[in-house]
Amino acid sequence: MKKYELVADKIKNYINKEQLHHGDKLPTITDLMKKYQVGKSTILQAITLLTQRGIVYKVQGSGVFVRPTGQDGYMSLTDNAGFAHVLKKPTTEVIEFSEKKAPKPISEHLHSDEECYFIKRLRKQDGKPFVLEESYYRKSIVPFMSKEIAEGSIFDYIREGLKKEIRFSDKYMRVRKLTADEAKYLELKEGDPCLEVYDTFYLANGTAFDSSKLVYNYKNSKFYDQSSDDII
Amino acid sequence: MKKYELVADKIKNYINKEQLHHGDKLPTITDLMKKYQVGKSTILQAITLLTQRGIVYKVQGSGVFVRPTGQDGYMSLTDNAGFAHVLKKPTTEVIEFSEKKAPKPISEHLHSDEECYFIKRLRKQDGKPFVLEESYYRKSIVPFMSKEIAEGSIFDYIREGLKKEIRFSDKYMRVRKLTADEAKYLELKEGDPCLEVYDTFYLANGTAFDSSKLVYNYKNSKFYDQSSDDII
DNA sequence: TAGTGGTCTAGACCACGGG
DNA sequence: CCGTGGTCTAGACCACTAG
Repeated sequence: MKKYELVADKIKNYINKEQLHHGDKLPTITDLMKKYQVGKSTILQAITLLTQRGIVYKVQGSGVFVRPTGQDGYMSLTDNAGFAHVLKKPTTEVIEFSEKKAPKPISEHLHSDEECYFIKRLRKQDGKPFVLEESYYRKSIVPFMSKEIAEGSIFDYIREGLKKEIRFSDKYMRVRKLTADEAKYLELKEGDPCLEVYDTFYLANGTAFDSSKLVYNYKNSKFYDQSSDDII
Repeated sequence: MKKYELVADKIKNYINKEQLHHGDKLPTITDLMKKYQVGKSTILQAITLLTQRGIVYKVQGSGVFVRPTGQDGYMSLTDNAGFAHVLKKPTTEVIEFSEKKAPKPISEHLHSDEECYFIKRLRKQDGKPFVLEESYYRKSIVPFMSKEIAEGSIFDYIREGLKKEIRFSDKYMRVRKLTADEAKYLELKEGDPCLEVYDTFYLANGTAFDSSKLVYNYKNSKFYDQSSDDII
């Protein structure tokens, strides 16, 4: 673990321990340097991390302050971790597990038309379906996959099992009406609203390994994003 | 303008001029240092900016590469600039311009129940309505506002007219059905899908100055987000 | 005007990728 | 093994905030 990640964790713990809330001030950069015995840029990197995660904001000439905390039950749209860290363990029902080439819109997002694992899953929270997923994983990059893995967290498997680092993603979203087939899975009616997301994930070396179509149940899913214009 | 912003612009221009596309490699950090006559951390800051904007990605031990470019016609969900930079000039119809206190959900987002400018607007692109906005601006922070300003870009006015820097935002989103009244404005039918966004904006000093409810027309709006786990 | 964050540099050393 | 990006430091100076 990198030094600035450690320091970021420590600062986060400090915020929790001291019960700091919106607008409360952190110790100065100089104090933090002394406190954690690291250089200025290490502190700055740590604070940048916390800024990117929507936890603090910096005000030049004044200090570093705590941001309002996100509301419960909302999923992050931008985290590459997806909803994994926000929701209680979702359950997963694998509807189809097979191998095939990705069809047109997806293969373009993948920048490849090679053979893929195709996985169709319905994910539930407290027994309520919140998203229907159709995912394609490139076999040249994810060489092994099973129904059992698909019943858990595929991304955890890629990170911890395959030791690959997921680095960035492209998402294209729109709102539309559900088809009859989708509605059946999501326990809604044909024509009800949904959010459709085309989501492509890339490894640290820039190769796309997964592209998915996600259809969210409008009653069982809500989203948040905390953004910040900020650099070290 | 800061040095690293200038360098970021130059690198971006270089990418355009050399017509670099997905996967193409930029010069090495060392080369860029020589080329632009700046230190290493300035180059790193510039590249961090471009990374945050979804333009490039870094691969340790290998190089800096160009990311796939976003598709046309999609609005950024995370930019604090909103759709301003993505769409051709939207036209704006001011439906209501008044002064009042924000009602319950909004006043909590604003962290204040002071008197606000209330502005209800319908924004169109090519004559097609794509979003219905209800915005509250705190009068203590935005001391003057007019119907004429509301017909243009309010954020440009705050930035350039009032010289205030917009720094971060909180967004809470869900999909739902349109009410009859909303449908009338958006030229859709009651019960049609929509994206509802509660959006709160903060200045660089951390004070919330605007909180809005946005209702997007599902036929005339689509969104993208290019995220990246990255630090300098 | 003191204090705080922001920018920038030079340089040492580390960690990873790929031939 | 070499080249590349990544981390970290020490320190100089700038820019902004707030009393």
